[in-house]
Amino acid sequence: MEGGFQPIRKRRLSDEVTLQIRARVAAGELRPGDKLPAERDMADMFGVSRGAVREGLRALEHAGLVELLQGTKGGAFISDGGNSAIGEHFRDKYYLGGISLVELTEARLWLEALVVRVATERASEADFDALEANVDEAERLLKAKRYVDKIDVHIAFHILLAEATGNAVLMTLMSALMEVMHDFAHAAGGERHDLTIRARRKLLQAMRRRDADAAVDAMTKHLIELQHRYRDVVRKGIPNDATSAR
Amino acid sequence: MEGGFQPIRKRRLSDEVTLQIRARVAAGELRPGDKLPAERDMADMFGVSRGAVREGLRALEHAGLVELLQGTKGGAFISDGGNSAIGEHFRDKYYLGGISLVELTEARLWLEALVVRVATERASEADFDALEANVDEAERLLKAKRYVDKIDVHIAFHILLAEATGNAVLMTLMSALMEVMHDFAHAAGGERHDLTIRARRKLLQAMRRRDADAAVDAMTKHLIELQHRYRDVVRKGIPNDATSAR
DNA sequence: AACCTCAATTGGTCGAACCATTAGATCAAG
DNA sequence: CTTGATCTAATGGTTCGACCAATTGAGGTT
Repeated sequence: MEGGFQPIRKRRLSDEVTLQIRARVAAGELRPGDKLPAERDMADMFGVSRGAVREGLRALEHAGLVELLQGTKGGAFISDGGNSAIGEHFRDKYYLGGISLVELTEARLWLEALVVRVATERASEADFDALEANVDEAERLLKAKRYVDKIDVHIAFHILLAEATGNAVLMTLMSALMEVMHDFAHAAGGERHDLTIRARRKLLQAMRRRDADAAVDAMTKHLIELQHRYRDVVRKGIPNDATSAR
Repeated sequence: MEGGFQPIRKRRLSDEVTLQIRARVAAGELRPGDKLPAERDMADMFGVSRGAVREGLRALEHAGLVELLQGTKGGAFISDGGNSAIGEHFRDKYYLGGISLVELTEARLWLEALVVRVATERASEADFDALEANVDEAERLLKAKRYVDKIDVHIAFHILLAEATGNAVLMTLMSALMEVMHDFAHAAGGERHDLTIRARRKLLQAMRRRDADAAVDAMTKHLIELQHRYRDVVRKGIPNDATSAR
């Protein structure tokens, strides 16, 4: 039943370290850019070994909360928390079999439609300029036959779109999904046609007209095409980029 | 310009460890439940110190990829990757000031609407039963004046809803957002009225009719009310639960 | 059968030493 | 005066070896 016991949680020392630092951050005492004491000093202050402090710091580093720099004037600095941690998580889950490709693409489609809808409502001139510039860049790379480089520019487009919504949560989510898609896109290889570019010009036109339905439609159609490509890629072998990329 | 140099990435030994293990997972050689060799053995195999291996394992543990158990028959086991890592990330970002409460609630509203829409389409009888049971449980707790316990049941409702979509990505995202909301909900305290419960009965009715618009409407209205509560709470002081909960 | 005890295994912690990297100071050469 | 080499101190990165703590299971005791 409900009113039960709590599972006993024993904390490791390093977890205690992360908790205390997180608490300082949550309390507003530590702000991005601030520097933490040296590992050796913190070990003294906490009354634990340096190794324990290190493990705690490394955990925070992986979480994107601190950045560890070497050398004099180095140390642990509070960062603004990057987005890569979440992407990594999804990637792991995919490879673990916890989520399937269809779920991933399905969710992406929904999320992307949402982003387009909101962005169409809110995008500023500056946002449009950035998006336009991105497509131009992609076109330039296509003409230069730099197909692989083009992939990353195309991915950046989606991030820019999310930024145009002005909502940091959406940006984070989109960044995470794009990180996973990055694997598939590179496995599929750079496209040698301009379908994507044309689809985006059309999308931008609709957005400029503030025609959300048309914009969502353009994006959706294009994504569905892409998904067929990815599906074929996966059939031929699950991409395994874990060793190289980062 | 584009054709630039790559920033030199130097890897720490522990990162090398995580990479190799992740690669094994990505290649399908390691499946959830599998056990990794003992730290001491891995240290020998990798040719590094045990400390380096430990740091790598701890990183994977925090990412939810492995679970570390003590004692004989203990060791590092591949897990299915929990959802808490992402939630933690959002929480950090919030406290770091990277995302605001309005962005959070706004994104939640969008996501929740999406979930309701999809769930209305796809929910099975079993899903409805689970949702119904959840609301019953909440009502029981309300009558027993166990307001704090009720909070968690209410939160679980949203997770159940996401599960009804059958999409693991949505479940993960919702779990993450709920983890953040958990802080606010507990800071606001358990409600002593049955508005939430009534709203949910109404929502479930609409879903059973497969009336997505009505369902979304019910959910949205209720959430907006809640948001006003949270906003007031935050005005009185940012909740800082980092020290206690986990 | 129930319980205790002990040993083996494995993660958790410690401490001291040393290596590697970096920023800045100092100095030398041009 | 600029450029570059060299040294120095600070700090993270790594190693080793030891010991502690938790868990399991075997074996013995009651």
